[in-house]
Amino acid sequence: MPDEEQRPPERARRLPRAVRERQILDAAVQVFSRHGYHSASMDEISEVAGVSKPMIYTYLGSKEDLFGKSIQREATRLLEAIQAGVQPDLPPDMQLWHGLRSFYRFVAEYRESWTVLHRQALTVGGAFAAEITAMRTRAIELVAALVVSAGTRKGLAQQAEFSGAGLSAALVGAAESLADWALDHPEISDGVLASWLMNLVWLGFNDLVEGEVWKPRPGETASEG
Amino acid sequence: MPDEEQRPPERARRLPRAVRERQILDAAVQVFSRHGYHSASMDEISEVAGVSKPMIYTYLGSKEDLFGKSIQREATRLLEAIQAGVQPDLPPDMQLWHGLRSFYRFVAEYRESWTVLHRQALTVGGAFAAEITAMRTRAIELVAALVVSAGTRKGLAQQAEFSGAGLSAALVGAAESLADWALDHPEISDGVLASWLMNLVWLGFNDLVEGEVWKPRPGETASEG
Amino acid sequence: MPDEEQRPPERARRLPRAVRERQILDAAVQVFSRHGYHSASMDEISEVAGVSKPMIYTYLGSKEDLFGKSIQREATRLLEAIQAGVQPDLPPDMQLWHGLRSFYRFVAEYRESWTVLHRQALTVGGAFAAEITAMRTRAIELVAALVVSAGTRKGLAQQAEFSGAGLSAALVGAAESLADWALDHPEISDGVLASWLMNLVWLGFNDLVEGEVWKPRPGETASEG
Amino acid sequence: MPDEEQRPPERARRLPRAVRERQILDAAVQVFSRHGYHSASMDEISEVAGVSKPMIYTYLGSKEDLFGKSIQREATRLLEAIQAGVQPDLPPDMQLWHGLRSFYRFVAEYRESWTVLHRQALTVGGAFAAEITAMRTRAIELVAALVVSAGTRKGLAQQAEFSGAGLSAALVGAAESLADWALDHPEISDGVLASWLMNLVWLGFNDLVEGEVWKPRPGETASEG
DNA sequence: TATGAATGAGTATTCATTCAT
DNA sequence: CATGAATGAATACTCATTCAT
Repeated sequence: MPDEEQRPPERARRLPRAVRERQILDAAVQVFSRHGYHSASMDEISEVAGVSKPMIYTYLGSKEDLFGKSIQREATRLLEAIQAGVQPDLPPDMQLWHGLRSFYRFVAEYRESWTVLHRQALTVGGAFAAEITAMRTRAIELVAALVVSAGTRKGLAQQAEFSGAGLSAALVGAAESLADWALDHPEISDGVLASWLMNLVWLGFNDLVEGEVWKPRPGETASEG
Repeated sequence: MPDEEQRPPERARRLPRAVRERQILDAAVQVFSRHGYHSASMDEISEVAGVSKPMIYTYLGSKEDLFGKSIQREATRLLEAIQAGVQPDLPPDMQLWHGLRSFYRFVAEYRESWTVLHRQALTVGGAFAAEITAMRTRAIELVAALVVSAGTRKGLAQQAEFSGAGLSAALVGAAESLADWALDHPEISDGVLASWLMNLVWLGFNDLVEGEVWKPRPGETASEG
Repeated sequence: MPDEEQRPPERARRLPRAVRERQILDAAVQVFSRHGYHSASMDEISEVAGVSKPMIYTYLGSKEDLFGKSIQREATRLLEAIQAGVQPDLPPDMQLWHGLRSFYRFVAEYRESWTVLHRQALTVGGAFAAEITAMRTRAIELVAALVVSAGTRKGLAQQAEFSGAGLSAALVGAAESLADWALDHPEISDGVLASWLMNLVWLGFNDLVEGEVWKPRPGETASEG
Repeated sequence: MPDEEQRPPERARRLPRAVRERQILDAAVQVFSRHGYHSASMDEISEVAGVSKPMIYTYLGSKEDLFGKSIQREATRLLEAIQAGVQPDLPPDMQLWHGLRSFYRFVAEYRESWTVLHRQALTVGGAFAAEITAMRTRAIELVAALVVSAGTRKGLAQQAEFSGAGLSAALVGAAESLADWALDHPEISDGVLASWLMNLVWLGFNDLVEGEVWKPRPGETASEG
C-alpha cells in the first residue's frame, strides 16, 4: 500500500538504470540498517525506493545479493572516507588521529551505513561475515599499520608480550565501540573522540594517571570539531 | 526426521520443571548461537532439547521470551565468572588483569554463551540491545571502575580531554574484539591475552615504544596460562 | 477463502496422519488432473483436501514431491487393476482381452487417475516423464509380453520386419488412444472396447475386410459389458 | 544477460512484418518444444527470436495466442507433409503405407514440431486440446479414411463389433506412439517404421504368427530408408 | 504433564504484460 | 518501427504459535 500523498523519488518515471540502482541501494541500506537482514522485507525496500519489486530483482538480484551489494558499497565508502583523511607526510600519531577523525566523522554522517556494516552484516551467516572481516582487516592494516610498524621499528613486535594482529583487533574494536557510544552522544565532536582514543592507546592509563595528555599539535589539522 | 530408535535426552519422561527449563535453555543457547535469533527455529530447539514445542511455550513463553531468558542467563554467568576472578585487595592494575583473565577464560570455555551475547543479541531490535547494553554497562562499571576511579583520584576525569564512559566503552570494545580474535587462536592463553590488553590500555603505544612493558607481578596470580 | 457453507471432509478435526495423507493425495490427483502440474496451485489442493497448506508440506513435501507421489499411487493402482484382471491359464488372446477390459474399466472408473497418468505426467520435464515411461514399459511388458512371446515362439521376432519393443509401443499407444476416445463415449462398454482393439491388433484390417472377426469365447468371461 | 557483442539474428534491424513473424514463430516452437507451454518464458522466446517482447505482443498477441499460432502452423505443416506423400492412385494399403512414411519422415526431420504438437499441446487446458483434437481428427480422416472406407465397402463398419471412429483413434494412437518410440531409435528408417505398423494393423498378430508378413510392393516407392 | 496435529500470516520470487520514448 | 523500463498479480513455501487429546 504505497501512500498516495508522499511520492518517493520520481515513482514510475522512466529513469536510466544506473539511477534506479542507486535509489534501490539507498533504500536497501536504510531498511537493512533499521531492521537487520532477516526482518527487512523486500516489500519495504521497494516501497522506500519508490520502485516495484521486480525492478529490484531485475537490477540487483536476490535479497542476499542486494544485501551483499549494500555492504560492499558502504564498506567502500567508509574505507575511502578514512583514506581521504590520512595525510601520509605527518608523524604516525597524527596520521592515526586524522584517520580516526575521518572514521568518526563518517559514522556520524552516515549512521545507517555504519549500522549496516557494524551490526547487521554479522547477522547473516558465512559469506557476509567473511566480507566484513575482510574489510575490517583492511581497516586494521590501513589505520593501525603505521602505529604497529612505528613500534616495530623500535623492537615492539619482537617482545614476547606482543602480537601485532591481536593488538590491532583490540584497537579496531575499541574504535568501533567508541563509535557506537558516540552515536548516542552526538554532542561530542569527531576530533574529541579521536583524541580520547589516542589517549587510550597512545599513552595508556598509566601516563594519563600521571597527568600526561596526548593532544593534536596545532597547525597539523584544518578544522577541529 | 528424528529416528525413533535414537532417543534425545530423556524424551517424554516426567521430569521436574526446573530440569526441563534448564534443558530447554541449554538447547536454546546452543541453537541461537549457531544460527542467530531469526534463523533459529523453535522446531530445532525443541528437537535439541528433547522436548515438545508446547512445553517450551508453557515453560518459557514465546521465542522472544526464550531468547531474552537465554541472554539473561548467559550474561549472569559471564558477570559472575568475571567477579569471581577479581581480588579486591590487589592494586588496580592487577585487579584489571585478573578480571580480564577470567573474561577470556569464560569466552574460551563457553564459546556459545559468548557468541549469543556478543553477536546474536544485537541482531534483534530494541529490547535485547538494551538488555545487552545494560550488561555491558555493568561490565564496564565492574571491570573498569577501579581503573577510572583510580585515575579520578588524581584528577583524570576533571580534564576536558577525558570521558569515563567513553573511555570505558572503548576499553570494553577492545576486550571484546580481542576475545573474538582469540576464538580463532586458541593457542593463546587467557593470561597472555589479558597481558596484551593491559599493555595496550595501561601503558599505551608510547610507553611500549619506549621499551616499557607491563607484566603481572609474580605471587599475585595462581596459574598463569 | 474456504467457503463456510460446504465443509470438506472433517476440516480441522484431529485425524491420524495416514488419513490426512490419503485425503491430500486424493485432492492432489483431482486438482492435478483438472489443471495439470503447473496450473495447479497448492492453495487449491489444500482447499479441496480440507487441510491447510502447511500440513501438505509437512506430510508430503514440496509440490513436486506431491505430484510424484500422486503419480506413483495412481500408477500402482492401474497396474494392480490390470494384473487383477489377467487370468494366466487362458490362451494368449483371451488373456490380452481380459487385461484390456480391466484397463478400460479402470479408465472409466478412475478418469482422474488416468488423466493424471496419461496427460499431466508428461508436462513436467525429466524425472516424471521417466517414471511414467517406466510404468508404461512395465505395462507393455505385462500386457503385451504374452502376445509377443506367443509370436516369438513361432519365429515372429526373428523376422527382420519386426521389433518387439516398437510393436509393443504401438500397441500400448493404440490402447491408450482408444481409452481417451472412450472417455467421450461412455456408452461403449469395456468389453466392446477391448474387442475392438483385439480385432485391430489380432486380426488386422486384412482379416477384418475378409469378414473374419475376433470374439471373446463364451464361458471365459464373467460379465461382458 | 545477453552480451552486447554477440548479436542474435538481425536484432533491431527494420524487417518486414512477415519476416519478423516467422522469426518469432520459429523461436516459439523451439522454446515451447523444449520447456512446454507453462515453463516457456516470453523472455526466452524474445531472446531466441532476436526480437523485443513488445514486438511479439504487437505481432502475435498474448502467450496463449502465440502458442495457438505455433500449434496451427506446425499442424498445417504436418498435414501437408503427409498429404504430399500420399499417392491417390495406389491401392489402399500402399496409400496407407506411404502416408505413414511421410509422417515418420516429418517427425524425424522436425522433432520440435512434433514435440509441440504431440506432447506440449495437451498440457494447456481446453482450447488447445480442442485444436489438437481437430487436427488429429483430420489426420484420422485423411490417413485412415481410405482403409476404413475400403473395409466399409465390404461391410466392415456394419458389423456390431466395429466402430470406424474408435478404430481410427486406436490406429492414430499406435502411429503416434511408435513415432515417439522412433525418436529414441533414429537408426530405424521411416520405411521400416511404416512397415511395422502395417503389419500390426493390416495383418494383425494372428496372421503374423502364422508367418504372413506385409511388405511394400517394389516399384511403388521411390526411396526406401 | 506432554504432545501430535493443525494453521494464520507472512515472504521471496517470477512472469506475462504494457507504457513512454 | 522498436524497445528499455516498469509493474500487478500470483505462487510456493516457512514458521511461530495453539488446540484437542
